[in-house]
Amino acid sequence: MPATGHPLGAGSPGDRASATAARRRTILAAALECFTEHGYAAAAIDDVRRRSGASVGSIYHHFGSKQELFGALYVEGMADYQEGALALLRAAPGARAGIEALVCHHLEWVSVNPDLARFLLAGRETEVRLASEARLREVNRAFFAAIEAWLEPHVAAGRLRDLPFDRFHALLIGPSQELARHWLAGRARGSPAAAAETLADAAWRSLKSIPGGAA
Amino acid sequence: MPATGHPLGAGSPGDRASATAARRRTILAAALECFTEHGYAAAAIDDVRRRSGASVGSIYHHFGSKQELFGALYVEGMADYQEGALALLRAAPGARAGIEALVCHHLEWVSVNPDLARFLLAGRETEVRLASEARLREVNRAFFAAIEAWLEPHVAAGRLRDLPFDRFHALLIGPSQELARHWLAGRARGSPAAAAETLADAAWRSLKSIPGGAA
Amino acid sequence: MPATGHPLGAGSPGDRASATAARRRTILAAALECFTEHGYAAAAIDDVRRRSGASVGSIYHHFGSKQELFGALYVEGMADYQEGALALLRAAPGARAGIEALVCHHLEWVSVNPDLARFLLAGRETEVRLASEARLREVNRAFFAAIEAWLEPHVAAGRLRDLPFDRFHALLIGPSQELARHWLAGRARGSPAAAAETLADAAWRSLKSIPGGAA
Amino acid sequence: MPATGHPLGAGSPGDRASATAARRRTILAAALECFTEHGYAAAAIDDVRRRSGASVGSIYHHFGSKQELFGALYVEGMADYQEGALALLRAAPGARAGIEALVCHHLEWVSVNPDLARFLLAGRETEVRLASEARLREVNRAFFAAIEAWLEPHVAAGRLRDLPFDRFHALLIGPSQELARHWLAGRARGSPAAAAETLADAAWRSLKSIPGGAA
DNA sequence: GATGAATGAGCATTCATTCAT
DNA sequence: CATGAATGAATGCTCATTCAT
Repeated sequence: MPATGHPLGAGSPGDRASATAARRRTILAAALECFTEHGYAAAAIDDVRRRSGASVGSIYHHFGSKQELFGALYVEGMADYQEGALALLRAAPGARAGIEALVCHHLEWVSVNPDLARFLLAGRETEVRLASEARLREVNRAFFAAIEAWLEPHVAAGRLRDLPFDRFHALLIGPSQELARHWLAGRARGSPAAAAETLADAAWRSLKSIPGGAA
Repeated sequence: MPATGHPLGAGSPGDRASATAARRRTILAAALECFTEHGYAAAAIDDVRRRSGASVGSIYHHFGSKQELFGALYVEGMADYQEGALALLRAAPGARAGIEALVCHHLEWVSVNPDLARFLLAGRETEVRLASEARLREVNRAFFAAIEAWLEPHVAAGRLRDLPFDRFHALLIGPSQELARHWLAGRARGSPAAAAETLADAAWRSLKSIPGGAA
Repeated sequence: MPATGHPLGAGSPGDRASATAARRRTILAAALECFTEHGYAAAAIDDVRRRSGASVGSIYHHFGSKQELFGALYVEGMADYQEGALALLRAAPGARAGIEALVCHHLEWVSVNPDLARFLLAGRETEVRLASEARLREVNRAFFAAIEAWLEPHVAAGRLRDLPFDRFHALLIGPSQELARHWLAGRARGSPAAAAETLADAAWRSLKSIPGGAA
Repeated sequence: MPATGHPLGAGSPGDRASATAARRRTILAAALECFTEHGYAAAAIDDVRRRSGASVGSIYHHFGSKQELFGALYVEGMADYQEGALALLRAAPGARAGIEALVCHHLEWVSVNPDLARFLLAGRETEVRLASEARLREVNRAFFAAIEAWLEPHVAAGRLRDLPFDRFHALLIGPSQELARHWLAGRARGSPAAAAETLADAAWRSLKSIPGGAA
């Protein structure tokens, strides 16, 4: 969680440096709007320019290319989400609390950062997997490794089901994701966070070890 | 389910008519590839031309615009999915069979039509919601109305939980959707259909009325 | 003056033949609208098709090309105008009556055939001078020869000024043309025919031999 | 009358600014050729590019669209014509001198700026009346208001006929316009300016108050 | 004669990116 | 570091024309 209080990039307090960082943040914020509203391919650098107040040249000075701009946004957004999730997970006293924390964090984070969520959920368009791919993979790898490390003892102790990770993940986050998607698309009323209890409870019941039986 | 056996458009056996219909289908198939591989905005009509063997003029003769081409694909794909789901639902003997059928159909359909699924799941990019929006809304409205009509007696009889529809839907299809998404993105081995039993069972346990308690 | 009563093309009364002629006329009428509304280059054959009810193939069967369609319209329209002018001129008893008849006919014809007038006055766009150019030149040559033949005795007798033809023509028809142009563009109220007396009188005073003097 | 000596746009002598202005002028000049030779619809931006030496991007950077390019040319050309006319009118000592000045200026201007004249006289094709329409209307309104303001005292004093403005205008400029049109189309020898005396005199005789009589 | 699907060259316009100032 | 003019490849789309039926 960055000290600045918003999920995109931090600003050191120095004079020159922070001016630069502020410019960078302004551009990122504008880019987020553009990518979210139009998607990667249809978003125009010139639109980012208009909304950010920076010149094209300045945007290219700070980010080098449209792809890198997109990548920066993606990686930084993802990192913010994951940091929050892991922080809660570490603080959770047991298996159930951990599972529920992950669900609640998902719904909470989406509710608080709808723009960023829309952006990340859009699933980066197929082509964009280039510039940031390496950093992203690293960030994701670390995140899922941390999750699995947390899971393992609970599975070993028979507190959680021993499922292939993709199915475990689908049961854990799928419902929240689906609800979030609909809400972000404007097709559901109320904050997704309102469904936290229902979905957290369901996730727990789906993932906790089944008393008598097999997976 | 069209008699031709493939989900996009049908062809009557007549001379002129079927030639025209065949050309239309060829274009749709090429367009599906292009949209799936690059997304709406980055897909080039000229690429559709190359892959379909039709001329630009012919593409425009049949579809009028890139948007309508996209829309036709979207609506026809969605209709195929929904028809299959409702057919299974109608054949299901009870609440549990119905719930499980919907989950299994989802995974099955995605496994069988990965291209179309990738296309539909991409979530039509923000801008494209124009040409086909009316038809799409109609098709969706009818589908969800049918689903809700099926649900109602089971809820009334206390066999299924009485949840707001968005949460019900999230618990029903969210995990399958999430699994499908990962599989379609190449991040999971095996067919999603293999997870059918696990996810169908979990859906039933999430949605069946809770013995002692409130929603 | 065609026997059918409208300025574009005639129709023989036979069965098969008149059906063909009718089709031809329908197309010409539609083409007139299109060319008038959008100009030659921007007019689309497909628009002519829509308005005429004929198929593209049929249009090409009857006219061969867009240029020839334009040319037919142009030549036939011009011929109608000129026939009317010459008929009045032949019937005019003297120099003054002839001059005034030409002016009045101009204004009258424009008032009665605004579409055709708009079309002819637009000045065929630079490129179109190909297909019909030969026929048009012939038609024009004959017309101006007839006018000059009528003028000559009056000039010789000192009833009309001896001016280079372009200036004579400018003084004769220029004001009417200018008025017509404004009216056709919607920038003047009332029928141009209402100005006939004023402009005819002015033309006569501009062209009649000057009592004391030189040109 | 711009200080640069040519009717399209001026250039300040500054470094950056004049380079930009020069580029703008080059494009306008090339566009004038293209529009004049082929008409609006048939003129190709790519042809403007070839002739101007600027890139497509640059053309669009400066003018935004083909229509605005056309509009800029139209308005600036018209403004140059009108400024010249008003300057002469203001300098004219009386009614007759004013009328004759307007006629002479028309013929003179056309002789000196044949390309621009051909362009303006072509009558902007029907569709193009959009982008520049507002500015154009303003420019025209001011011009005709100035003309009418000049006329009024002469009419009131009985030196000029009291005619509806459209007829007045037709008699004043119609013959010159018609002559110019023929000359610009290559159908008349000699400069139109050579006819100035004849047409100016005729205009005066058409417009001066008639001794004994009514309008 | 009529029809309309097919063709493909041509066009206006957009947009990421570069670079001189 | 900032600016914005310039570049030119790429794109969606139009339209005259042909031709098999």
